[in-house]
Amino acid sequence: MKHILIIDDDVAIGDMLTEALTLEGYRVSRAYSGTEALLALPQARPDLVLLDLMLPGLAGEQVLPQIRGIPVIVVSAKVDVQDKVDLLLGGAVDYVTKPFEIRELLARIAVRLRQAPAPDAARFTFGPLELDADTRVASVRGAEARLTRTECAILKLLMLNPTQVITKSTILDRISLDTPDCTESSLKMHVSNLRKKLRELDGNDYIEAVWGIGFKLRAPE
Amino acid sequence: MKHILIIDDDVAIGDMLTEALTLEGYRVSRAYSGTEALLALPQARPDLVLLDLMLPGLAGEQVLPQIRGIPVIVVSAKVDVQDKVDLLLGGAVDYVTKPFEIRELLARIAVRLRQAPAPDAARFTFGPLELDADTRVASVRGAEARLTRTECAILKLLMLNPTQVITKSTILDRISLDTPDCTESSLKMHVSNLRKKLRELDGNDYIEAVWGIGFKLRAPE
DNA sequence: GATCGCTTGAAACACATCCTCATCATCGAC
DNA sequence: GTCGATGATGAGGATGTGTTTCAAGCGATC
Repeated sequence: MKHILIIDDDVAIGDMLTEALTLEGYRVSRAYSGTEALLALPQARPDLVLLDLMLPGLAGEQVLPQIRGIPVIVVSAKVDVQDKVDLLLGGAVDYVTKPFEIRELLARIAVRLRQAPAPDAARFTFGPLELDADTRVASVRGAEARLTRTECAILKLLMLNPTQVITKSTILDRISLDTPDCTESSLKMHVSNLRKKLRELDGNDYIEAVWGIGFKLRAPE
Repeated sequence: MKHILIIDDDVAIGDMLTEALTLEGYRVSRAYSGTEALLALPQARPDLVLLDLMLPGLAGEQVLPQIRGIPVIVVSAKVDVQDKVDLLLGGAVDYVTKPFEIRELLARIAVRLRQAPAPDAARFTFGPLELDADTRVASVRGAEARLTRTECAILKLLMLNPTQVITKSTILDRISLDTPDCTESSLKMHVSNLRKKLRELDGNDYIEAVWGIGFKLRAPE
């Protein structure tokens, strides 16, 4: 289930958003000031943030640059073009002006959530499969598996490019920061172990081998 | 240099956009109708598409679902919320209403381009037939077939020169990097297997034998 | 220092791919 | 139409790749 954090001090708008988002099947958290938002972010780990600009404590413009790896949609009454441009170029993925049509906002949220996650994000999803790269826990519908550092790096790389085939040399290059001496034969081991752990979650084999090239994520039927 | 395709029949707006985008350092292509856009897309392979809705020939709503793997920003005078929602959920990454502020549009383009990872450049199309040389998957209207390395190399060579006849010796030369021991007799094998796989997609035989010379792609009726 | 977990390496096995050979079908020339 | 040559298809075997299991090295923790 996708998790959305609403950062807005306007209780009426926040309540309305919460109700609409919950109906859509999202999990919702709230923060009512900029400072509270910064405190809540590491705990909540949302998949997307709705950020108001005029906040008590710390303005939204100050909060935005501190959010890394999570897409932020700015929801504000400011209509000035320069504000929009600054915020979009400053890291926001979208900008919606109040008053807004809730259906349009929901559509824009859906667009952002279906797009590829940022490389420095800590949480990834691929169908029912979820990965927390910080705690190195992979899970499917509640069933969890602890991954080793290398396994987590491989799975993260695959989940960052869910449609592409990742060559073995690419994997070796990209995970060499963690374990420099990893060779192709040991890579087989890690993939094998990773597969085994994922298979124990729900019986599906999420990793597909592309013969002579590398590996690729595969969605279960 | 990033490449942007403008699909709009309004010459004034298109010219204005072209000028602004060129100043920003983008390379710009134009298409003035939906049908022209579909023809231009496989050739131009842009990084991003600006799509108007009211187009002669084929409406933008019909063009959008045929664009795969390239982010599309819809630029339209339609302000109805249902239109926006349909298009956003139908694959567009953003929706900007005319008249628009050029600076905001530029910012939104920059956001989409910074999010877009490397568009896989290894895709080829020939009529309804598509080939992804990275994943080695050939597909026709959703039906997919996995190809071997040599089969993929042969099909790629044919699709790179869709109008020409490719001699067998040419094929042997060009795929010798992948499979050095391929002889003329084994080439028959691969073409045969390739034909069989493609035939299972939609029943058509895309590969035509030119007697005494070589092979050539053939479009189904 | 012993234990545990992670990583690495080699070997066995299974399997996809590719080539060779044989057979049948098709085309062109006479 | 017949014949020779070329193209197409199928089966079998050799090669390489992928997967798994087992064992050993290494570092961290207790």
